Amino acid sequence: MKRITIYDVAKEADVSLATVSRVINGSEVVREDTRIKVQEAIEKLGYKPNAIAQGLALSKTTTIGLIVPEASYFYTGQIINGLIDVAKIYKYNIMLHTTTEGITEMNDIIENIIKSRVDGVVIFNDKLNKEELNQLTRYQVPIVVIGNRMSDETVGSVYVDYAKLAFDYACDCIKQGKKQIALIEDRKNPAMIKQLREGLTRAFEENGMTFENYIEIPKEYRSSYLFLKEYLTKENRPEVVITYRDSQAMAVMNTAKEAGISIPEEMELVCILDSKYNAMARPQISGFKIPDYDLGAVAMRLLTKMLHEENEVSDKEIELSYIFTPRKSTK
Amino acid sequence: MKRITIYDVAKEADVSLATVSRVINGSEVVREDTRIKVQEAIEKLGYKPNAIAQGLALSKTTTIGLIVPEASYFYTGQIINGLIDVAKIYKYNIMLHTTTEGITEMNDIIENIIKSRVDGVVIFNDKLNKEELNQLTRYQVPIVVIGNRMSDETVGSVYVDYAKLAFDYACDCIKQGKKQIALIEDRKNPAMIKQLREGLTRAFEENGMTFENYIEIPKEYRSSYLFLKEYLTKENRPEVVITYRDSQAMAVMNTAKEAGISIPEEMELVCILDSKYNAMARPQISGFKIPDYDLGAVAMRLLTKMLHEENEVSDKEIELSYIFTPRKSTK
DNA sequence: CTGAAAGCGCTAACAA
DNA sequence: TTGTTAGCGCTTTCAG
Repeated sequence: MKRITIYDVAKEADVSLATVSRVINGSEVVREDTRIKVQEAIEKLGYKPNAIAQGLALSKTTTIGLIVPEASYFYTGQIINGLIDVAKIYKYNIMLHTTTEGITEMNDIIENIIKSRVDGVVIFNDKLNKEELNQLTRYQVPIVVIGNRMSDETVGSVYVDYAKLAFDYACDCIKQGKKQIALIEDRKNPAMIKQLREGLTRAFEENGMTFENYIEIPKEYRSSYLFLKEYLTKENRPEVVITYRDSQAMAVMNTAKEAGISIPEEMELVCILDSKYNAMARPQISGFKIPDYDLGAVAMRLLTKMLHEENEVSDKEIELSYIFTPRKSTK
Repeated sequence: MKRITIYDVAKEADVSLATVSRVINGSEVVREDTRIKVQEAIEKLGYKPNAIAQGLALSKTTTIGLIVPEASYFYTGQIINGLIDVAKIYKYNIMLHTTTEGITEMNDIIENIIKSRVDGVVIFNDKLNKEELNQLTRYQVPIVVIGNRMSDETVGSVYVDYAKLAFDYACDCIKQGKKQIALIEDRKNPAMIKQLREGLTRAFEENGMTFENYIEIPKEYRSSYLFLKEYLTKENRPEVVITYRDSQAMAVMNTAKEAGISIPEEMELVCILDSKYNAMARPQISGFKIPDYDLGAVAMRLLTKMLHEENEVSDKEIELSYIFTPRKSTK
């Protein structure tokens, strides 16, 4: 079965291919009866325009590239969902790329993206560095970065200010007299953790103290749980523990229970990236609602704006806010 | 900055564009010194072949379409990961499409897929029915379905036999004298649940009984937890509860605890789709390790096979197996 | 309002 | 071994 083309439709409707093209693209200048004639031919033959050929002719693909970390957390999924939902509205397709931890295949991905001539790129990834970003901008591909604040001529960003989050929360704690605050490392998300640490450090400094309770999980431990099991004791426990991910919060909760530390009475626990699992733990774990879905949606919206608007988009750094959800693991 | 094309390279290297094309595609018949000359020109100009133009010329895109449900569970993420990992090996790109619950936008997606002329499609989705599948095969797009056993000329599938899983497990239980087995509904995955139900039903029948403990969550309840809270009591409790998802297992665990039912002594609990969260619960929840990553990887491998092989691929229905992981919620 | 024809960038016979 | 040229399917001036 030969794939049917615009020529077939033209022949069937007894018009030129230019006319067919016009009705496909909803051009105004086609007489009603010829339009109908063409539409009938399209219907009859089951013709579908070839997006590849259109892409070639127009030098645009109406697809955008999306780069996300391979680690498939719920969070990433939500970002993708948000992204896709608004991409659908604007008829954009998504070309999905993932980066494996550790391996420097970023260049392959960039190469790929350039070759596939996507109209724009959204990047949610710690691993892309400035230089690689430059490589992309050199090919004038508009880019929106999720998670890091940055922008230039062809780069925009959507992010949450984790430093501020940590700063504000720590200040609150300190005001209430809770000064033993610990932050647990998460190697998977160095950039976020760095921001949190900055916020905590600044909060302590502004209160005339120094933050020094950054708990690193030694590499030889296969999980946070195994380390915390030895680390946390009734005697050696912070007043407030902050984790980035729900799984770490659960690890803290489990080890605390085993060590006979009661939460929240003897130790409070808060998870930055809130999830439904936090609500399923007992006691339920307090967390910050980070607007994951919106990060994706807003990023895509920004990108389309950059793609469509002639003159440069004015506001290319968009900060999204979070909401603290107190549950049972904090007083 | 004009995008540089094969013509620019040809001019720079002082050869014809055909020669440039040959070195790009690694044709054997190019003299070494001209090859080098061309390669230098490519390097100098920073030329990247336009995949769109290649696609048009070759009538193939080296991209495949992937349709997944929007609900972003860890499970889906793993499937995508597996898919992408092998897609990378074979240099295929991924066009990602998601289906929103309820809305019949499946036709839009199919339309889109056909227009974009992907070489093949992988579908992990309950919602695609036979008719829509036919629509795709009519356009001779090779398809691999994840989750449902089926195949025909251009369709293959990779799946786990949930019916067998449920059957075997139920038989074991019955053999041990545990006859009060309950299965909890999961509206999000009707197809899987249907299979599980079939397996249970058959197991009971073959043992001269009937399975009637299918717990439906009434629509007016916003979560399984809220319903189970009323439903489960010390008096009214099955001996074994089977859930599909970790979140439902956690809901059972929490409500059981609140009702004073001890797990596993008074009631056993097993989750079909195992996850790391099951291991974080206390007591840890037993589950079946479903090969999520492999489902994606094998599906992609099968698709490439269908794409490359001249003669029809012989074995287009691939069953993957699961492993029971006993933990603390079962005896 | 419609048609003819020149690209869009690349591949693949076919010649040379 | 290399160059010439005819498509691949569609859009878009430019004429008519």
